[in-house]
Amino acid sequence: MLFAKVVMGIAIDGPFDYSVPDIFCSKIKTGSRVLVYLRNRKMVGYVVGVSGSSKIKNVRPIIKLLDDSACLDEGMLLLTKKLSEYYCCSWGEAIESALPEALRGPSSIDEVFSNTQENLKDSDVNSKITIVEGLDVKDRWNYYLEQVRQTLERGRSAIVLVSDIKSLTYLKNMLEQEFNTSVNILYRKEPNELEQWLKIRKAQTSLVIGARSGIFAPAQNLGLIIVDEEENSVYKQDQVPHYHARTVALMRAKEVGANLILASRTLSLESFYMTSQKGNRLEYLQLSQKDAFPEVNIVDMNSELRYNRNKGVIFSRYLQDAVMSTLTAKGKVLLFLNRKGFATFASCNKCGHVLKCPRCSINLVYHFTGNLLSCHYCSYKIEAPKICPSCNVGYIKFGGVGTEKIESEISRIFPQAKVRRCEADEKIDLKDTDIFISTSSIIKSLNYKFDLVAVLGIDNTINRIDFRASEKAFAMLVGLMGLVTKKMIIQTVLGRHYCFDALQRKDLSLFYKEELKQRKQLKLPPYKHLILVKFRGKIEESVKAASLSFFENLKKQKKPVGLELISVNAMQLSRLRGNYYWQVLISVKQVRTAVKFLKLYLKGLRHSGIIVTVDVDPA
DNA sequence: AACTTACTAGCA
DNA sequence: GCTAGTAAGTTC
Repeated sequence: MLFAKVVMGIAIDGPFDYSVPDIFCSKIKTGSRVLVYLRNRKMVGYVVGVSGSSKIKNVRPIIKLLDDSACLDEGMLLLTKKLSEYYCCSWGEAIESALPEALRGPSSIDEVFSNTQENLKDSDVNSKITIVEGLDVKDRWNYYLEQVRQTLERGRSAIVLVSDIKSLTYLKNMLEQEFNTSVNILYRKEPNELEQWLKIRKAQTSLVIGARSGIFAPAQNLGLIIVDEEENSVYKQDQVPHYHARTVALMRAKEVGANLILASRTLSLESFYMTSQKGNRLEYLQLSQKDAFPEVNIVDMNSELRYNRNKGVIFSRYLQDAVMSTLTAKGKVLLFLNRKGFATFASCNKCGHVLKCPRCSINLVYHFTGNLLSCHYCSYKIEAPKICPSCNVGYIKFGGVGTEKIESEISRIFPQAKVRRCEADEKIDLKDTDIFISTSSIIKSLNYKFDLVAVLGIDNTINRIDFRASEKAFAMLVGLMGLVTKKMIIQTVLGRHYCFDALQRKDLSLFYKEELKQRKQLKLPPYKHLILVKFRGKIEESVKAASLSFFENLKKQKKPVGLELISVNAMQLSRLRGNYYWQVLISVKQVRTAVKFLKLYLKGLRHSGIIVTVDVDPA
C-alpha cells in the first residue's frame, strides 16, 4: 500500500496522509498535483512525499491524480518549503504562489514532461552575486545582455525580472532579436500564463522575462537571475505569502548555484548594505558616470513663504523665472507632484467637517473632471456636494494641492504656454506641449526628456511615517533626475536633508551612508528584520483587544534571542474597505527562528471573527 | 480556511 | 432545561 503526503493551498499545516489507489501507483510522485477530500471539501493538493506506511488511522484515498507529470520538481519543492519557513505561511500556500493560477483548479494538464531529464551537472555550483548600480538603463541592459549571452552559451537558462509589466512585450522582442531564440513572458494575469509556464517547464534551457511571480519560472538548468530595479516595491507581494522577489531570487540562486544580478538606478538599502560585506562570492559594480547628474537647485520654501507673508505658495519666484526662460528658449518643462486630483481634502467652511470615505479612514480627494470626490484606496466615488452634509449650512471648500490644481494655476500664470497633465501610463507626445504635469508614473517611461524638471511636493514623501520614506523619496528624485537634460529645481522646506545633498554633490553614496547610519541607530533594516503581525476584523473593539492581548502575552513569553517587541497600534489606514486593522511590529535578528516561534505561538492564540496574517520584511 | 463540537451566558 | 453565540478543536 502506498501513501502520499499532501499539502494544500490554505493556511493549515500539513502534510496530510492519503492512500494511493493502485491505478495511480505507477504515476504518482513527489510534486504531483492530486484531488483529495479534506473534511467534506474536495480540494487540490500537492504531493510532497510518498511513503509505504502511514501512522494515521482513518486514511482516505486520493480521488484523482490530476496530471500525468509532476508539476513541481525537487528544486521547486525545496524552494517553496524554504519560502514557507521564511514568510510564515503553509507549504501549500507557498506552492500555490509559485504555480500558474490555472493550476489551482482541478483541471488536468494534458502535456507530458519529466522530472528525470538530466539537469546539467555543474562544475561551478557556487552562486555569485553581482550588485549593479547604473543610473542609465541602457548601461544596465548592455551589461544584462552580455551576462545572458554567456549564460545561454553555457547551455543554461536565465530569468530576467523587471518592475514594469507594460515593458515586457517590448523587452521580449528585443531579446528575441538579440539572441535569435524564443523568449517566454511570465507574470500573473498573463492570458497564456499556463501555456508559457508549460513551454518553460518542458525546455532544456529557456530565457524568461517576467514580473514578480516570474521568479518561480520552472526554468531547467538555471544559470542566471537578473532583478532590474531591485529596490522597487512591486516585487513585494501584498497578499499571503508576502514574499519579495529579490529575497526569493537570493534563495533560489543559492539553491541551484545560479548567478544573481541585483541592479538599479537607486539600490535598496538592503542591497547597498550587502556590498559592504563583499567577498569572492559578491561583486559591486558601479556603471554610473558623474556626467549623468544635471544641475540641481534647491529652493527654500520657508523663505519663499515668508516673502509671501505666509500665504500659500505653489510656485516660487525662482521657479517661475526658470519656467519663463525655458519657455522662451522653446524648451520643455515638467512639473512633478506626486498627488493626483485637484484638492487633497474637502471641508465645510462653517463646521470644519472633513469629507471622508465611508469605508476607509481616509480623506476624499476632489477631482475637477467630473466634479467628483473619490477615495484613492477603495475607489469609492460621489458627486461633490455644495452644502456640507454634516451641518447642512456651510459650503464645501477645497484645500491642499493636487496635479489638477497645478494645471489650472500654471495655465493662469503662463496663459501663452500649452499645458498638459499626464494621466498614469498614458503615452505622451512631447511635440505640441510646453509644460507637462505628472505624478511619479512618468518615471517609468524612459523616452521622455525635459529641459527643466521642477519637483513641487517632495516634502510629504520624505516626511511620511514610514522608515523607508527617505529611501523612496530619494529613488523618486533620482528617477526624475534621469528625465532632466539641463536643470532640476526642488522646492522644499527641508533643504538640508541628505537626500538633496547627495544629488547636488553628485554622489549617491552620500545618501546611503547617512541613511545606513540612521537605520543602524534605530535598529531597522538592513540591520534587523521587521515582522508585522496584522489583525483584521469587522468589529473595531475586538480587533484592538486581540492585538493588545497578543502584544501583552508575547511580552511575558520566553522569546528567541534578538526578538524585540516594538509597537502595537491601529494601522495608518485603520479602516479599509469596511474592515478594521491593527498591527503588532516586531524586530528580529534571525527570521527563520522567529517565524518558527511565531507559528507555534499563533496556533495557540485565536480570536473569533479576527484574521491574523504575518508579513515578514514589510514594504 | 472551513467546519464540528464543547462550553457558557442568558432566559423562562 | 433550553438556545444562541462564541471559543476551541480538527482536518489525513
